Amino acid sequence: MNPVQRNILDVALAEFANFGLEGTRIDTIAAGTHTSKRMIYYHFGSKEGLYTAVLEYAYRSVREGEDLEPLKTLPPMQALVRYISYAFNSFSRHPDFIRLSQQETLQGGRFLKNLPSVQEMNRASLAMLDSIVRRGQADGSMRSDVDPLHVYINYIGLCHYHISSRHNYSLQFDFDPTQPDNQAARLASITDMIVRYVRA
Amino acid sequence: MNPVQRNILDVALAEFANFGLEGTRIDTIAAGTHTSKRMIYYHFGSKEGLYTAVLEYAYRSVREGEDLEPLKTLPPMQALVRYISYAFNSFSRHPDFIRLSQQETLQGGRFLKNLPSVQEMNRASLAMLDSIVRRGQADGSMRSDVDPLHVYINYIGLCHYHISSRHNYSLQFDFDPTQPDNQAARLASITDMIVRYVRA
Amino acid sequence: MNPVQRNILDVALAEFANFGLEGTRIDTIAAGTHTSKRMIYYHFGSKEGLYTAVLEYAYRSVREGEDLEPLKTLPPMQALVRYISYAFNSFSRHPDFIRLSQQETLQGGRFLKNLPSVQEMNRASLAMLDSIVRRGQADGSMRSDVDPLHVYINYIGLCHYHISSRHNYSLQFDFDPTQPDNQAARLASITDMIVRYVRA
Amino acid sequence: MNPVQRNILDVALAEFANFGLEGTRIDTIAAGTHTSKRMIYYHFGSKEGLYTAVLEYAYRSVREGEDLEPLKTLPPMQALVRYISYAFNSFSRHPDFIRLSQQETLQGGRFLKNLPSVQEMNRASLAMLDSIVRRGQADGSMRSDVDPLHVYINYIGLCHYHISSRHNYSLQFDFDPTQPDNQAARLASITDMIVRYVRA
DNA sequence: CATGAATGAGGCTTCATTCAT
DNA sequence: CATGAATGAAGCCTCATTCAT
Repeated sequence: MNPVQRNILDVALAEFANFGLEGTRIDTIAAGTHTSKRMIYYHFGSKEGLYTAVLEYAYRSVREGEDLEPLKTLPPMQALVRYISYAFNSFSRHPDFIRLSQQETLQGGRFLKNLPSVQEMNRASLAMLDSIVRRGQADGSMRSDVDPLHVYINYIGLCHYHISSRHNYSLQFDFDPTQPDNQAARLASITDMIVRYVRA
Repeated sequence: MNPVQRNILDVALAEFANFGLEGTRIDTIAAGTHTSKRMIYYHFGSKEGLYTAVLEYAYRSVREGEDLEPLKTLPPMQALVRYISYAFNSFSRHPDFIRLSQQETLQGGRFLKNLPSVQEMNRASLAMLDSIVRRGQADGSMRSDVDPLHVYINYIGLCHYHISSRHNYSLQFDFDPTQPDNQAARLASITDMIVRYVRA
Repeated sequence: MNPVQRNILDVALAEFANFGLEGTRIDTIAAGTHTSKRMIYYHFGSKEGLYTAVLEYAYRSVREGEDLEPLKTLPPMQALVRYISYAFNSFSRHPDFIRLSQQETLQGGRFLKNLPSVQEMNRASLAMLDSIVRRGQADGSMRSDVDPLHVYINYIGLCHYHISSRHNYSLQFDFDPTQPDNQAARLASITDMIVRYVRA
Repeated sequence: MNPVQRNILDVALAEFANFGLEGTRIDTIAAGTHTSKRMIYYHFGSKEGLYTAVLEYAYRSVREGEDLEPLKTLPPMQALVRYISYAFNSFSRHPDFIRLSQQETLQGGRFLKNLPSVQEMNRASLAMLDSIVRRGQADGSMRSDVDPLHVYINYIGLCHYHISSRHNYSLQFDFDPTQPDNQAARLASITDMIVRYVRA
């Protein structure tokens, strides 16, 4: 991926995250890049082509930089805690990516369907959690009657919700989830809850 | 609200939930109603006016029918469990409402800002949970070091995520959250987790 | 003409004068009257019917109350001066009527064509001026080489312009023609000019 | 200004002059140009944007081609006569421009307010007349008790009225102001009247 | 006579996309 | 690779007018 393409993707991501596929204007994106509308069509073919590229770019960026190796050897409960904070912090660093993928998901994943690489990443993520939980169940540190899939849904749902609901809590409850203190409190609460949920 | 308006709102809700504000076509909505496009403008003024009306209608519908009185007298932990199942089931009965409000929230709550009645409902919801938790803390059945706001965010985030992520899990994990068994398992998991989180 | 009709005409006049035939909304007129849209259609049939009625009403109102009898016997120059002030003051009292008729005239008099009564009034007005000038030419107080038609065009053009250009002078030249002092100065200037133009 | 834009402005001018802002149809304008409706929006943004552009274009066209230098050195009375014929003839060559600006003025100059360049042109025009009259007063050829502003209003009002009232006189008085003979007679009458008004 | 609801035709405007230079 | 101009399809919205009660 050359710098021109990356520049386009970065700008497009912000727009799509804010306004959705239909709400975003190609002209607005073009105006925000260092290049021209012509190049958007040259590199991505169409608005939907660009959107799809952005989607893949987004997923890749969120996962990238995660070093999951240690999770395989750490004691299970520590691995779980580490894993949650990875996701939580990664999401917090890339709110636009998360919001974009949530919009996509909300609308039924029309474009996600055509992105097997993304699906593969997500399945790998579940597989990792699955192995952690199974290790914990094997060594007796985690309940044997807990389903890794539900653990996965619970922890990742809370991490997602932390991003998607930010404006809502600022607006209605006078609680800004992006304030560092509040951010830390949320991670602590989520971690605490998951740990209590799985521990033996 | 007369039947014509309700008919329009019902159709519009499904469209807005599926395609968002920008992605929805007024013509498509009109085609789905028993009346005409012209009448949509007569009753709601504009696309945004209709969207706002749908938003309010959605919130009201989800909350309506909840009899919260018993929650005030039940033992706190039972009240909490009951409260969670209220929300979870209500959300499940109105997935379009939830998806719509999530889209709105994702985009910063631009229209929610102008709906004080909705904000009031949400604040009342938090207030109810708050009183339950405080009762539990008073009678010793719940931990004293748990913050009701975080309990609220956690439980409602999980209930929301259950709706918003459905297509995603069907697609990527071969797990359909709308299957009755899976639905029940999700409610059980969420309830279990919250209970373990708050109990003394 | 009953009070309901008069009420409608008064409201419609103000709207048509301000916004023209196309720029005026039937709903706006209806909202301004003591009656309903239904009655507008009952009494005037259509928007154009109402517009035509307003046009005739306007002309009649401007001319009405003028007692032209004395002009026939006063010395010609005095009659001329009196006549000018009649028109000037009548126009000033009914600026909406004037503006409306000017809009109509500007657009080619499409509706005026169908109002023979209005045309008759205007021709009578010219005839009166014509007789004054001829009397003046006969008694030697006015130049014999001046054409009454041109006198008519000049004086009435200036009176019209006094109404139609008001906003323009306020805006661009810091001169408000509606200020009583300025109003008097304008009448004096017009009268002075016409008198110097015709006198022998 | 490129040819396409000029073509649009020319067609739009005729339409706006005939039917006003509200009465004009963008489709009608488009049909009259060598380009498409879409291009009108590309170049002018909106109907009101086009109207504003036409207004400025109109004023500029009327004034352009006037060589006012000689007026500064000619004997004052000759300069005045020359000045009047400039305006009269320029207006006669551009009746649509005049009618358009009159419609605008009649409705309070809503768009004129945003065209400082036009206002500047008009103020310059008054300034020129002002200097002619003052020169005339200084050399004794013009009355000292005449106000240049009123001279300006009178002469320009008559020139305007000559354009705006044409249809009216053809219709009601069997006098066609656009016939060359009648046109000349009108200019002569106006000039004669102004000269008699100001001369010492 | 009054009111709110209904209608169809047509208006203004926008957008993704392509072309010419 | 860059820029401004061009296009057609389609979207949102408004208006005069009529109907039912």
